Amino acid sequence: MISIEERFSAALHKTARGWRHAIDRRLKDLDLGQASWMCIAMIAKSPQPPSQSELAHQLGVENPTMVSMLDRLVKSGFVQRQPSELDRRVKLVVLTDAGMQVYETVRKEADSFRKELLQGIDADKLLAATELLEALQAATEKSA
Amino acid sequence: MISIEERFSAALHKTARGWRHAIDRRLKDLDLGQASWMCIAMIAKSPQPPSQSELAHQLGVENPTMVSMLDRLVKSGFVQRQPSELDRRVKLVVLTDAGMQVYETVRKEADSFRKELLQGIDADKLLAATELLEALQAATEKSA
DNA sequence: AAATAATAGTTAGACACCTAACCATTAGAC
DNA sequence: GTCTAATGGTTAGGTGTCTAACTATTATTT
Repeated sequence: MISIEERFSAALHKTARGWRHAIDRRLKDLDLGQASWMCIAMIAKSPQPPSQSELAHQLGVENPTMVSMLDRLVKSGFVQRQPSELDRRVKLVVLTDAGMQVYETVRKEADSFRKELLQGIDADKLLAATELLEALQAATEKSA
Repeated sequence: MISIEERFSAALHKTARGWRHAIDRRLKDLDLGQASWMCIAMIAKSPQPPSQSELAHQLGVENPTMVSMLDRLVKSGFVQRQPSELDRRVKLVVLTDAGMQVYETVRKEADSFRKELLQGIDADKLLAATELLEALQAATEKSA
């Protein structure tokens, strides 16, 4: 007999994986993985051009991951590295015009997928589940 | 203003990621990633030695992923490939003694982590969230 | 002011995942 | 029975992630 804890754990991981794959399928025309467009979206939503470290922290990845990600995105022509004038260690990340166009496409697709998938869900249950997940998220991060 | 759908989506992905990382940290003494011990656990729980394709399907990964995973696990001495006598295409995957010992360690750690993280959670809410996630999981898989 | 700490970014090497293309074998169609 | 389909496994090449060790720059300590 499988416990409710095991069921929850399995459902959590499989849902996250399925969601990721579904969005990847929708965006495959762009030839960008989920991590790439998440990165582009995060830059687009920043009020100021973020540094590489800020970006890494917001996306929950380590610095070297951000370095190679940006290497790819620079090579693809979606972002640029700008040396900061205030601190010569820092490089600020900005979107190119092509990057901004990608963001518009991505935003529309991600919005519509989210709404489509969650449309039939009861609002109260969705809120309760969200709060539960947010509590668990905080707990996992605390034990870091 | 951020919508509840966006909040849910972000919480889902961050919780799954945090959970994965927390378990990785607990098991780092074993020098095995999450995918590796999941694989070992799946073999251990199989009534019959599974083929590589069966294993890949159960873990939700593609065949080539399973090939390289098994290459590593064979090299580490935790599993063996056994040619099937019924179908010469098939290779059955079996645990070595070392692999079974690893499974015991992993099972204990994963169980205790799950219980620890979920202990304070209201049982009804956990069940409701699980059912919601399972419904979403089915929906994402259907749109494959 | 000089020695030391901390921070931003990078490089190197490994793990985990994917798709596309391929080989060997079995199963099905005719 | 042979030709073709489908299946199990592999190889090749690319994305995304990590840790550990490094360089350059800035901040702190004394």
